[in-house]
Amino acid sequence: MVRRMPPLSPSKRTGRPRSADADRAILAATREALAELGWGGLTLGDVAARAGVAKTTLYRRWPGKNELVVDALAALFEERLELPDLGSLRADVQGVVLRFARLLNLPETRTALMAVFAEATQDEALRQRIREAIVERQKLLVLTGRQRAQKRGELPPDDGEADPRRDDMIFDVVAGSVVHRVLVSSEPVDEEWADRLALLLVGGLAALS
Amino acid sequence: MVRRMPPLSPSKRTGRPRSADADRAILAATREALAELGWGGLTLGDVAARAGVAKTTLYRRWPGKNELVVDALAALFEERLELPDLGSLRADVQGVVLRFARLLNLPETRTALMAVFAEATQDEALRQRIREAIVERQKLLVLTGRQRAQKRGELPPDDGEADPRRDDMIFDVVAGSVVHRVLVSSEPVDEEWADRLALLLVGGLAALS
Amino acid sequence: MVRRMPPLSPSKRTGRPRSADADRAILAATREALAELGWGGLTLGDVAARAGVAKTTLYRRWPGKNELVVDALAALFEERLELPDLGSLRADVQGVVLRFARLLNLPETRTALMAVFAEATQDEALRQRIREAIVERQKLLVLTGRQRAQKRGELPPDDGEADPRRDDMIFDVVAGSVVHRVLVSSEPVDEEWADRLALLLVGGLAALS
Amino acid sequence: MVRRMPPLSPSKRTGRPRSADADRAILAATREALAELGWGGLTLGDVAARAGVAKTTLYRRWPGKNELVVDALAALFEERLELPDLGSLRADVQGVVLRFARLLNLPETRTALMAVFAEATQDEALRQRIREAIVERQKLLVLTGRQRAQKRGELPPDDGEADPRRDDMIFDVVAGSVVHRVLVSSEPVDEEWADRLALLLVGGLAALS
DNA sequence: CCTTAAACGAGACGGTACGTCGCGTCTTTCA
DNA sequence: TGAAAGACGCGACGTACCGTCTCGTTTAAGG
Repeated sequence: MVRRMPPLSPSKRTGRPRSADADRAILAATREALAELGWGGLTLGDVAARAGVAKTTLYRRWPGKNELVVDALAALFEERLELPDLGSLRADVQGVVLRFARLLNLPETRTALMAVFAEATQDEALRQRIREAIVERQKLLVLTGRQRAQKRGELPPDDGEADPRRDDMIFDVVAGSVVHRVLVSSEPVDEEWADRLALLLVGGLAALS
Repeated sequence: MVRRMPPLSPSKRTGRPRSADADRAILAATREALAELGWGGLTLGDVAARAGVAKTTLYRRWPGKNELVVDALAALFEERLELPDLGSLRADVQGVVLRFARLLNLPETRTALMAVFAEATQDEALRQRIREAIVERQKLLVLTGRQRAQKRGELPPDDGEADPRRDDMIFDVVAGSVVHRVLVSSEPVDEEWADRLALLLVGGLAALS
Repeated sequence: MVRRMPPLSPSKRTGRPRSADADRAILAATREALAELGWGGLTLGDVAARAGVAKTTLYRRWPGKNELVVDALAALFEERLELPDLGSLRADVQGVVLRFARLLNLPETRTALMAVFAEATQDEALRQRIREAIVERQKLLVLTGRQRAQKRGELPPDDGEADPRRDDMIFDVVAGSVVHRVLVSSEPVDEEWADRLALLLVGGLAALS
Repeated sequence: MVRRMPPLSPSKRTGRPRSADADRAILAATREALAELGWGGLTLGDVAARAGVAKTTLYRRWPGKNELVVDALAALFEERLELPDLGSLRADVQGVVLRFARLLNLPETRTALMAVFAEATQDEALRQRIREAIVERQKLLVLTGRQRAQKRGELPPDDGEADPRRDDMIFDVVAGSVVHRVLVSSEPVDEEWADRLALLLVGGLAALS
């Protein structure tokens, strides 16, 4: 979860504390409104109303729509992305691709993820926030998967140190391909497609070494 | 170029004809404003002002911001994407990746492409327009590149008919990876990265057959 | 009537002209809302709604609540204040006092006049606007009444030129007394009170000469 | 001084007593803020901050802005209005007019007095409060001045009982004229103007009898 | 001296109105 | 009759104060 606006003085102990219920209600309302109205239709006033909260309360915690949505998405990525060991690199890749595609097919994700990426191209702070809340979490999966494959002997062990360039590229390829398939081409990501992508990657990785 | 709004009566010939200058000025102004202000800051009123044109004139030709921007981008994709024969599949892939990345790094593209994709997730007509104006053009490159490689003998010839699933996947992987690298990870796409992606793909393609 | 915000370029002839209906509807709605809710309860959003007009239309014509209300009051002063010749100075004074008191007892005037005076103490432009729209109109009555009394021989003719100091003082005394009686003391201004004030003034004027 | 909100249980003796310093600090801060920002710009939050006091403390003592300001003004009227015997009715009137005008020219009074009058037209309780805190104090001056003049023989003695109608009218005329001169006409009240007003009144009073 | 209960500072809270901005439509005049 | 100019209805924006509400802390009086 990304850090939101702190009470102005970082850790003062005085005054009425912020309501944790409000936080939860706002994020839930955000996801609900996203699913219902899409990014373009989402209104901070509406979110506040759904959450049973005043607009000011919302603005006290998040500087704007972008940051709020990033945090709302972050919660989803937090609970939905994991990488069970499926026995082989190919199966692991297929698994994560399917999981990620399923996440992208939620109505709140479909409409919002591209939108915050788009906003982020003009806003470094937002980019940073996305990186922390979403991207790094996904990258971790690549790292885990690669190490697991090395332990299994499917990939050669690192001599000395791991090559971050390789992990980064794999990450861009996996995430980018799935996002593009789902949100641009709007074609389904089924088991077969996921498996063929896994095959392509495993084959390509061999060529890379 | 995507079809814009036709003059209401398709074949009436009377009255003052629409100015073609206005069209060009509007699209140029759109690109300029995109580069300067980004998608979020782009205003149709501002575009009209830059183009020296009344807002009405603009709305007579395009239904809204989304469609206008798609057309403005389409022109860029039209003139910037081509695939010279570089002698090998790997070089061809590297070439198209570099070209595409360069296109994505234009300020008007950076900010606008993701945004229209995002809008399109909620708007089938827009999705169709994007497909015609942008996506199909890119897909053609994959087709061309694959056929060239088959002619060279780098890939096995199709028995009977081509497999569109394979072309589609390659397209999603190439386009998705580059977009993600440039716009999400915001890391540079240099010759080395492009070559390594090409290597991965060529290696993977072998495994796929 | 006070001049409102002019279309930015003073006398351009182009574009859709401002609706005169809107002007009338807005001023009427303002008076209605004032009477119903009082100055403090009056909301520009509410006025716009009553007038069947968008808030922006209202702000295009008046810079704010103060100026709008001054104009709305000005219309009342325009139509309600006149000075019929009642035959003697004393009767004329009594007449104008009664008329003025009746005007101040309208619910829209009661609540609004003091409020704009109060606002004006901090805002020279507003003060100027009030002077033009309201005060000068009242001062004119003093001038007329004095000249009439001189013609009748009730007051000595001016030797050479009129003394503006005398007119100004009479004006402050009449207007101030009535306003104070009605709005501060909140006692009624009936024929008897008005006559006694007239008597006081006529007697005092003799002493002043 | 008007009574403010009492501690809820009227005669309980337990608990921490209210700080008298806070009272003084709040009223002083109110006057300061009034002088600086005017009625419209005065904010209870700002007053509390200037007084070094929490908003709650302020609301515990006064129900709102109106009442607070009335009390703040009342203190001024208490200390500033007195009527030294200047030897004649005319001089006494001139004296009180000058004193009153000087009071109205204080920045805190200029802006606030009209404003609370305006608020009071819609709020009987506030009107009552103003009467007690401000108006009655001024009326007393009229009473004193009249009695003094009667003692001197400048005015005929009351046969039996005093006529309150006469005192009330004089009060409305004096207070109203000065307020109007200073706050509406925004012309100076100098010795000459004050003397001419006194002359007018003394002359008029003779006519009234 | 120690309890106890109210006052206190701080600041979050639900509201309401603000004045602005951009949208997409409309009504003018001009060429 | 198309185009410029700009007013219009609409709806969201982000801000400012309002008056209320929790908190934890302080402070006098009374047991």
